[in-house]
Amino acid sequence: MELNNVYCGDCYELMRQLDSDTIDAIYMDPPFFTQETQKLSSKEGVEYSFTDSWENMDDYVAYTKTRLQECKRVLKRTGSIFVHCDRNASHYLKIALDEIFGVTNFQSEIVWSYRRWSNSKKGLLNNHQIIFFYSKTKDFKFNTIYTDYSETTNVDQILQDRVRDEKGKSKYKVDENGQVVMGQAKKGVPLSDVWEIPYLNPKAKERVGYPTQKPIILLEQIIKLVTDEDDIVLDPFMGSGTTLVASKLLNRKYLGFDITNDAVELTLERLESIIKTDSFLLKKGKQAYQNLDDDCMAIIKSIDAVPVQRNGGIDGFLREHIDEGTVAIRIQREDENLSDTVGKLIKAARSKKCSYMVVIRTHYDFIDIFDYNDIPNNLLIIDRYDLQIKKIAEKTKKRSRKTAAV
Amino acid sequence: MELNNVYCGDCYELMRQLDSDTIDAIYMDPPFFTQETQKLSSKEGVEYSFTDSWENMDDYVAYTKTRLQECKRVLKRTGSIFVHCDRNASHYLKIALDEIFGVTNFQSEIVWSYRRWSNSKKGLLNNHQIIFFYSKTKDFKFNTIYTDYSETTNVDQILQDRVRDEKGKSKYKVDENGQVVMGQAKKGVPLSDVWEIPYLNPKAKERVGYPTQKPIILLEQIIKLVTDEDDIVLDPFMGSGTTLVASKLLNRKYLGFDITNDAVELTLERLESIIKTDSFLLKKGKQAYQNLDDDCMAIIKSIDAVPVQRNGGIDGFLREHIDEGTVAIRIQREDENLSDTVGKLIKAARSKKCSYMVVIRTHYDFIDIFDYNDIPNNLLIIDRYDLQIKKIAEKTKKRSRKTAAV
DNA sequence: ACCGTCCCTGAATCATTGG
DNA sequence: TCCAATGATTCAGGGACGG
Repeated sequence: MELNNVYCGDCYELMRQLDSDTIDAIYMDPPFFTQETQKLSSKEGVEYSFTDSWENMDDYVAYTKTRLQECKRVLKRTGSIFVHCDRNASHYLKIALDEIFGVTNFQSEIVWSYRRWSNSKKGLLNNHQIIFFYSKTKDFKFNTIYTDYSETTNVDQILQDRVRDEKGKSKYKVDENGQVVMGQAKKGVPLSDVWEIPYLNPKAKERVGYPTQKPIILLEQIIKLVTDEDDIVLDPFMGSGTTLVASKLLNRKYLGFDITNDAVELTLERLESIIKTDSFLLKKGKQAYQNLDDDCMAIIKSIDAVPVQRNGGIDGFLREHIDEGTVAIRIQREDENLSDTVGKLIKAARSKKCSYMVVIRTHYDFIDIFDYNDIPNNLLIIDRYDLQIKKIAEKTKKRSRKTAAV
Repeated sequence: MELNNVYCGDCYELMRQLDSDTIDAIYMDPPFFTQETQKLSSKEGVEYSFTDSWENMDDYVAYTKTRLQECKRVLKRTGSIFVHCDRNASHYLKIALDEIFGVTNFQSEIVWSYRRWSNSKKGLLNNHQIIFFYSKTKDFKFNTIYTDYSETTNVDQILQDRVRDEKGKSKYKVDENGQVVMGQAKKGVPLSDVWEIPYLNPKAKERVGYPTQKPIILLEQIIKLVTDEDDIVLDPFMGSGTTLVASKLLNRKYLGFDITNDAVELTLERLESIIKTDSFLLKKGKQAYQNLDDDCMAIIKSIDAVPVQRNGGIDGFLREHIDEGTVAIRIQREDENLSDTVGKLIKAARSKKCSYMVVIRTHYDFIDIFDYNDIPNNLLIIDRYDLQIKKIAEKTKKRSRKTAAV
């Protein structure tokens, strides 16, 4: 079996063909326990029925359990599994999971919460789903993701060191002069087990029409948590293939199974179309793209510019024109030296008839071969804030020396 | 047994003394399944141990199940039960609940989510608890609680009436003149099954020293959902008596049981003098604490800084220290001139012992009285990108003139 | 391996200060 | 005296450490 590919068949049979201890992460979204025959119709009107009408819960649990056992076998010692549960069967599945992976390897019950259309149901709106997170061993791979501090947290709490006095009371630490002591740099609050992620990604052309399709960011978060680049992600119940798409976007290796041919074809199409959408993806690998995309977006938004998604040279336009002329923006990519960035922007801006161009420099090239005399009048190069900030240390030292000399 | 009273004893024995079909709502927070003896000490140093050390899960489930059966018996036909679950036993309890109350009477899996102190745990922070909501029959009493619309919902969606056209498409209703018809005032979005309620804070006056004490508002919400005034609420595992306090506050009748005498005494005391902390956070919302608007936040994020909400001078600090020193950031506000901004930052940074300061200037003052000689060595002023960009027009003109002159 | 103890943490409150 | 700003404290979960 090949990595970065998709296979049609019962995931039990397919997993049996895999070697033990080879997979880094598994996301599993087993078919729901409905005592009806599931009929789905694809866009083209093809109708097919699942073989997922179980006689009773025991059959369903047995079916899933067999496959979970294979999941455990193929997982690496440092691997993890995420099981997305149907609310009618989650408790039975959790018991199976406890048996197979062990209670001590139960890591989290993740709550995926979202807002959705309300209905007239008597009772509470059903706005969450549960994902169980188990590791194979206690030495599982885990990358902490940090989030913002709460609004109620003040600077002192974040910055200051604390100690306990002889009575065990916690106090801010002070030095011999009675001055408070500042602690280490803080990164933020570790991610909690409640994830608020919109059900439908609003801007997403992401939707392909599969009923249980998950948002890509949900899968991205899972994959980021327990894998690094080039690690292998398996989805034994692939469906529309969101797991694989996310894996690919994050530059992980992937493997997907599904019993229906429609799912396999759909996934292949989706995976293919990502490649088509952005050649940069394919060339550079996803991690670079992903981070830069977020960073670029943050910068673009911070200057009130309109982001442009599908242009190799221009990242956005200023909302306001200058002297009635359009201002095109490009942010220097990780793998670009300044000449590349400037060249791309000039080329794109020329064909789009932009009056002004702005490059945001994100790093200094190791060898700076850029000829500053080449800059046209209507092009401005700005250092990203952090580049400017890094100079502050030097500036301070220089000034101090000067002062000392005087 | 008297209403609005509290009894000491095993709730199984006590419930058996109650008539069938008499209780409107039950909140049950059974002792957790920990295979240790639970020792608790109240504020006054009274120490007592629970009898909740079960040999195994089966014993625990059997114990709880017996009591759940009695709960069902005493509930009215229109009654409901809320079971607050230990995360290690919730799946076993849910199976018991399904058996006793029936799958069709399972209403909701309520997620109580909150933020709390973090720890150094490898894995996700544990920031939610599960409460199962079952009704005795399908004719359960239910009062819909309405919440605010999501920020993304527009006014039209809320106010305008909608109809379906001949093709079944949903449209805004129009009158004979083609004017849109405004509908009834909508009440809001029905409450979802994910409840964000602050965890009972360590400093809250509401605290009585009971380790598992729940916030009163959590219980109030439950009670409001399924009872009206003068209905009867029962809590068979009363603990510190929060359920009864909430019932009393909402003019419901109540009945509480606990096996320990301490709990009974504590509850009686609490009922005498009810202290309810008005959560400022809940009442005023997060906005009340927020200094940073979206624009500032975007800038802070774009430089990989940690945002700080509760400080008048500092908006954030760099995640990475420079020369082991903290770098404080402030973004100039619309209504501030540069002197104000710099002054506020310097003052705050001094008291917080920050090594470096960065001001992001967002506009030029109409009258610039700022003395640039006042800038300390460790302070850097950076123009926001758009300010730098605006200079491009001038620059271009100047250069053009120069070129022309040559 | 198994205790007990200590340490670190950040949310949300209470407490204090300053105008 | 009041209110806003912000300083300071407590709690419990889990890791680390020591015996």
